[in-house]
Amino acid sequence: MLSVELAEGNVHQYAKGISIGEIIYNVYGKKSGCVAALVDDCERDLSFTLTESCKVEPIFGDSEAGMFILRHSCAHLLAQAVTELYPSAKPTIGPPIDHGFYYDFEMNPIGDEDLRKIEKKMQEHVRSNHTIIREEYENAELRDMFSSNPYKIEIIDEKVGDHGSTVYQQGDFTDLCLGPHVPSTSHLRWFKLTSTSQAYWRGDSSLTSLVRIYGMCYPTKEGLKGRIKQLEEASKRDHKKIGREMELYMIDEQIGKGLPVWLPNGEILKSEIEKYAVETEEEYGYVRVTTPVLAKKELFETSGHLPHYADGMYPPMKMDDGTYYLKAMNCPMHHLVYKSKKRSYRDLPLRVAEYGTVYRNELSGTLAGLLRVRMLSMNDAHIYCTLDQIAAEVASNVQMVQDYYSKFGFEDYSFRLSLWDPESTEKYIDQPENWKATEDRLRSIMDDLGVNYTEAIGEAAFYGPKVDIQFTTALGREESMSTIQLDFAAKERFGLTYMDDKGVENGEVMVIHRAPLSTHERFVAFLTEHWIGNFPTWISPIQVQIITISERFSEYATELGSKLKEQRIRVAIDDSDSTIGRKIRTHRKMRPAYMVIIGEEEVANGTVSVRARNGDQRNGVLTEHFLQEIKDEISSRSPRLSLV
RNA sequence: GCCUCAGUAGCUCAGCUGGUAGAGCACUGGAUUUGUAAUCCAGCGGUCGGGGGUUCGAUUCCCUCCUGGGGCUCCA
Repeated sequence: MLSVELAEGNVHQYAKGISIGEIIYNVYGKKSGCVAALVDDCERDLSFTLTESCKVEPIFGDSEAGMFILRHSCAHLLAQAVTELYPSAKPTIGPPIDHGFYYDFEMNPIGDEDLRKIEKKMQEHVRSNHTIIREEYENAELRDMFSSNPYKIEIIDEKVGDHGSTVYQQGDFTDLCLGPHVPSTSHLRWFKLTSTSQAYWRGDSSLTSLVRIYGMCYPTKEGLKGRIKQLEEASKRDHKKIGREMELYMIDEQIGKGLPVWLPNGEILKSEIEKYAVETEEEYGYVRVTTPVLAKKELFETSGHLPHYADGMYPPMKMDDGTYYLKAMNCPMHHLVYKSKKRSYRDLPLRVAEYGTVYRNELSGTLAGLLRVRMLSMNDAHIYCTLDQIAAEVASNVQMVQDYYSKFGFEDYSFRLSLWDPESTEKYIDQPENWKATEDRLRSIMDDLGVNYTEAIGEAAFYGPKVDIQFTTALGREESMSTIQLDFAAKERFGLTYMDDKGVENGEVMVIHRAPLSTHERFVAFLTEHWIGNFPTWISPIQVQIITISERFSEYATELGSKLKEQRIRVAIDDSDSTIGRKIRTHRKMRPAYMVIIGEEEVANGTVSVRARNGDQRNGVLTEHFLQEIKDEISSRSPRLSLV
């Protein structure tokens, strides 16, 4: 006999050789939704048999760990269907991911119809309820078993030692896998294949191109339906859709991919954001410059862009006095601003800001609305400081980012420390000791600030580590927004120095690149998705939409409009002869902060009726009172509608 | 750049297996003068993304290019 302690702390006695499944079914019932268990904190299949006393804790399908197992098993189910329908397909890897799973196959590209066919086959296997069996094999046996699949052999070479490993079998399908898995395929009922894409073996574009199939999987019908609903809701936030509706920007193929045109409404957003940034940076002690959008090749060779970032730049233009490139970053020119005169320690930190555009040759397939573009409007700046000043400068930039975000109502973001990848030195300036020192410095600054962050290898800029602030878009893609980057290379490359307080020329100038508002394009995209177009009043393209009940009240409406305009409030008037219901319906699309309704009563009493975007309404507001309140709301840059 | 799906009026979409196109909204004109998510009538509007091919005939089938969505890679 052996004693098994269940999670609640009660100990049961069982005969040796009993499986976890038997115990769990006994205690929790067959329909508990249990998919696996922790045996002494180690994940095991339910078929695992016990030989000694231990602690057993069930893993239910609706727990995080359980869903991971479920999704992993669903990936196997997918591979089972694919290999059956396409016998030449070679499965490679198929991990669980958030909301679902994917599996990469070497096979001929497939389309939507295939996806439905595969889905159907998977459903069949769910109904057949194959038992999922775990088996242990020696290394040599595994090689034999997977001899026709070079990918699996590669995995065996790499991960499976002499002790061998396990395979999981369901029906005719067998996959090399450590598990654990759900006990049988009937647990995998609530899945849906979502898309296919190309992926590379080991993520390396020089290796075989594979077909990746994505799916989602949930323990219950409600879970799956909920997720589908959630995705539908999210797509309503899509800035591309709202951007078209609100006439924020356009992209015209005659201009080019990734080159958005800011339409008047979008330009208002952009310039309000810029105005705010100018004020903020004045407070923080920045000076502003403007530099050209292109410069000679030699400058970008000095900066290191051409050796390390050439792929990201537009191709060169040959002129009679040399070869020019469009700038992908402002830094080289700002370094020249720094060097334009002899600098003293009294000048530092020197904070050079620029509002302008840079041009990057992003891969055409990555371009997406305003989220990824080739012309980037930036609220860029470079800070030149001594080593002692770095911590304070990073801190004030983290603070600035947090202040901006709270002003714009962003709450859901995370900090990421982006480090270099010592394995791919060609992407970076190859000075390992400088990388280590600068990364350690940045890490300890972040630790001192008490900001939570994750670390990411291979996400650094070519000249140094950075702090990126990460967001997830409405459609679930993670993107970097703001960035604070340390640059240990510029001082040498450009010979940046200052005269220190001993009268000695000092070359220890650290450059901090920072863009707290991301690019205007990306920022506005996030802002649009976050607010679903219902922007805070101070940036709203239309702050007040005046609507008349009939044309008889046009005069009063025009007067009110003039009063608002005098206060620099953005106002539009609709005194057409349409009905009030229709006007409200029509103007909702443009999402004005407030609609003001003017009719008999208002004219008689010198009042307005104020209707907010959410439908809340306040009637009989004295015009003067309305003016004062909306002025206050705008000047305080409040993220909330205060008038209703 | 690669894989995949798509491309019909300014927008949202319909158009069965080939016989050169429709609706709603928007826009213009008229009627109506309206109290909170669509008043009525009429009109304007499309080389069916571009080019090539198959065919008596192509929006429809094939090829190719362009553009867009999703993904890979890359990145603010």
